[in-house]
Amino acid sequence: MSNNAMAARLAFELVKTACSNCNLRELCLPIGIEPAELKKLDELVSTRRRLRRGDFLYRVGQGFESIYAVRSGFFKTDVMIEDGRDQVTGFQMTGELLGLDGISSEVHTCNAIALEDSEVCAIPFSHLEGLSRQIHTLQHHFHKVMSREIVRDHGVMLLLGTMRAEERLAAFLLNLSQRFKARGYSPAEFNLRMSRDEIGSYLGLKLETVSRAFSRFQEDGLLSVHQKKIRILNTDGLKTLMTHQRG
Amino acid sequence: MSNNAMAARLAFELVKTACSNCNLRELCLPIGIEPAELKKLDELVSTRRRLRRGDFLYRVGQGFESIYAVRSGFFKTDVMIEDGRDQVTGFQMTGELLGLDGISSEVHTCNAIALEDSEVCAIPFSHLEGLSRQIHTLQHHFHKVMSREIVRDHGVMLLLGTMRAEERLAAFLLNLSQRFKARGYSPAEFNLRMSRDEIGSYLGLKLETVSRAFSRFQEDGLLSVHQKKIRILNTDGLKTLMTHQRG
DNA sequence: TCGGTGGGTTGACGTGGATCAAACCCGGGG
DNA sequence: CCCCGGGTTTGATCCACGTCAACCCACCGA
Repeated sequence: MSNNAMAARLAFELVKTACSNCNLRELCLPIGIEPAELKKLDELVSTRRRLRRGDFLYRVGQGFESIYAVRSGFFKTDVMIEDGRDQVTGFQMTGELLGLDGISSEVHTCNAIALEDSEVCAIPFSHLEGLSRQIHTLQHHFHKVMSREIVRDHGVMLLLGTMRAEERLAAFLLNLSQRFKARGYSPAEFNLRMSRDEIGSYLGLKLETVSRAFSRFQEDGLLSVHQKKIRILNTDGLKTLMTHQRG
Repeated sequence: MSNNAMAARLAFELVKTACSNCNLRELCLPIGIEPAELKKLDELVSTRRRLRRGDFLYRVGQGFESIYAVRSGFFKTDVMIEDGRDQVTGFQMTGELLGLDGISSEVHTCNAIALEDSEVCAIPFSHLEGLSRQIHTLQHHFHKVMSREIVRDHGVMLLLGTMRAEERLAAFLLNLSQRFKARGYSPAEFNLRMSRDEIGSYLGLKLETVSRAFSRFQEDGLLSVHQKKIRILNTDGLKTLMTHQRG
């Protein structure tokens, strides 16, 4: 490699860490921000952090000072109560935010765990608050992100409270599919990063039930399933199954 | 009533509408705000609104422009999907905020319905954003409130995903009890404002199951139940039932 | 090559809560 | 006073999912 090429490469590496050059702009916080403002934002995202599969990004009880934007990889969050019961509360992929739960009490109330090797941007929360006092659009966008999390949770509550097993799994797969699509990946074919057990925990089902539902979908020609590799063969079938099932 | 008394009464009625004189200060937004700032806040809460039992505070699809603080009364929020299934996502009492779901898409994503005659303060959201750019503590407090809502929802997800019927009801009653206590009411004796059906919807159970659980608790000496009047006889019993039930 | 290991599938069976149905309770109106 | 209606209770039955257990398969390290 020539000196020039090395220098260029180095410059790229440096620049690449900045929000202004991040290809997640549309998904993450800086949406709709003016170039001048974007520059300020770059200072906000001070730290990057790499995680290996299985690493904790943060744990229950750990002091809260940053939220995190997933730059690459895949996470799950879970909560637990004393007696050992726990529940996966969400799966986060590229461009999604982690850690909003910690704001309320200055302490994280759930665990965030990398399901594959991942990278996140740490956003010191006090900085974010400071900057969002200056930049209206940032402030408003952040509020929208928090609100969207609430709406998402309501959706999960609806799922857990009213849907039967196959409807839950269908809803889950359609949601994943859509999120992959929004990121430029195939909505029809993807790898699950999580185990049957983790899916079950998220959906309020036992892993055997999840497994059976997968088998059923495959029998019915809705999916092809090979371990974690999923291919959706009949999206509409999944949709009707999700909604029209019961009266 | 003398003229003086009437004038005093009138003045009181006027003054009473302001945040600075609201006895919900501790529960609602203005916590920890300086007197000077509290004055600005008073301008924020422009409108009061009275609702009769059964009235909608807002509906799904309605444009969002304000959040609401419950001044008195009792509300429920619910979401629904096309096929008619719906779910109660929460019950809100004095000092709690309603409408945070609407921020994300500028449109309300759930219905808010008064379960008894109620009164709310409407807080225009753009004003709130404006003011929270000036008052750090307000900004931070608002973020905490949103975050707390997320944490609460995670708790409900845990309940819906992992608990059995009686555990759910115990958790629900203990939560209500605590919230009444925080408002200076008896934690041991209170009236349910909602029907068995609404409790069931919130807890992901059928009303018959809720009713049976109430009967069971009464047989076991944990509660006395007379229609909507609940008296908790054994708080610890409820707590152990909630957690220790299963391995 | 082999055994070990951990996740996944499948089957047989049990059960908690849904469903269906009847009776009850209480408040309100004629 | 009775009747009516909505919310609630209670009982009988059903079924979706959990539980328990065996087995399979992919992967891995020896």
